[in-house]
Amino acid sequence: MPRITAQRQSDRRNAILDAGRSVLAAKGFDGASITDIARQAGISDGLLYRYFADKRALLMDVLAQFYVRVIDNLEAACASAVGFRARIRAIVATHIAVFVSDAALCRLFLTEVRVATNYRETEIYALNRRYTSVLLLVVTDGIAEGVVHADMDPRLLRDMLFGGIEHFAWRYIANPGDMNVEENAARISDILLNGFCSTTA
Amino acid sequence: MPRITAQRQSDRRNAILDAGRSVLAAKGFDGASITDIARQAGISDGLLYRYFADKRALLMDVLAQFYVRVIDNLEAACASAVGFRARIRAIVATHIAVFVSDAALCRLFLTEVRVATNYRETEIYALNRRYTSVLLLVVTDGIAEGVVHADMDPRLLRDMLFGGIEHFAWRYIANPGDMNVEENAARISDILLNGFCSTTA
DNA sequence: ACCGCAAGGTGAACGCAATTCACTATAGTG
DNA sequence: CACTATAGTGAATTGCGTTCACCTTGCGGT
Repeated sequence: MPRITAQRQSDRRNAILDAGRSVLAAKGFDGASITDIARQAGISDGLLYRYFADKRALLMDVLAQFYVRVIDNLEAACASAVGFRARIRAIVATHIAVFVSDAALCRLFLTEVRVATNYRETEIYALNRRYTSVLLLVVTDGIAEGVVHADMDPRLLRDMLFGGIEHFAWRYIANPGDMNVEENAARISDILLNGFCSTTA
Repeated sequence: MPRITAQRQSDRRNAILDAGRSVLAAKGFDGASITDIARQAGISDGLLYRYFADKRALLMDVLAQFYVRVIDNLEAACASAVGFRARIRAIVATHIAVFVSDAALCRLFLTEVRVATNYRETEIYALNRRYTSVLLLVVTDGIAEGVVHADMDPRLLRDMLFGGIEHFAWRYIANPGDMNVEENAARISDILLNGFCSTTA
């Protein structure tokens, strides 16, 4: 039987996770020192390493928690939309909204995790797959309904949608200001669904 | 009058630039040490700092040189294509080809420079503007010709095109293999120009 | 109640890599 | 042939993540 309750370990772990999230979000991965985070969590530097293998593992867990949250969001948003086009638009709007509501965490993911050489072996990659699979399912249904060309590669669609939004949203992250999520979602969905030509000549 | 010829300084600078390019491309920014690069260039660690302010400045100059090259490429490719759709397709194909021919340098740009907080104050950002302005010009012409909707925001188009390709190409960078540039350029151009719906319902 | 000890907790010491700097070597110039 | 400005050196410095030898705490057995 454990001498110290699992509850206490869990509380401390959450305290470090909270401190990590706020300090890393505020200062970035390189800007935030272990001492900063440990201070914020009210513990010594050394103890942090009893709960997380290293600084990067802490970042990963912070972002995994975040990712689980946005996956739920996206699934809910997609489920409550009816019809192919409405679902695409819901996915686009919900995805843009994440950049607006959690710019700092998005920045951390894009600058520190997704570009890592070992990204594909991380838990975050698996979560990203779950996130984007929401879109893939919608597209597969769209093909079955005949709304989408049968020879369209869903992965290419995924790249164009998430890649395009990411570039667009990065402008907002680089210098935050006003952002009309619905209007931009409508514009972006329209480009994806109909293309940007006015003629098909 | 200078005691030591400007030629010699320039030669040495180029030697460091070459060493920097090959070592940084091979090992990445964090993986490559100053000692590695200095060794490769045949100089001491200290001397490197007489030619470049710091490791990051060297990286920036390596990438600036690279960017100038790809700008020339893109302008040439675009100039030799006739008609709006052909130009878009030429831009898409040329852009994809850069990821294939210079994957390591693209990776360095995306992982180390574009995500930096001060990116917008860098020389590379200015070069990126020049690069993407090739597309903006084509789109502006497209609007004038009536091929593109008049109320289309060219910047949104730019984000969808370069952002989408970047996501797509990252799969290739993450694990290189065969890549049919022309075929993929055709698919991607088609999505951008016509959208991915088979009906406009 | 009290001991023993496993796990929690600490912070100074370590390692590594970028950067600096006090110093030496070199090559045009008068 | 000296003189000196600049090229060039590499050991010392610095900063930060990580480790580790050492306390401290509190539960379980006696």
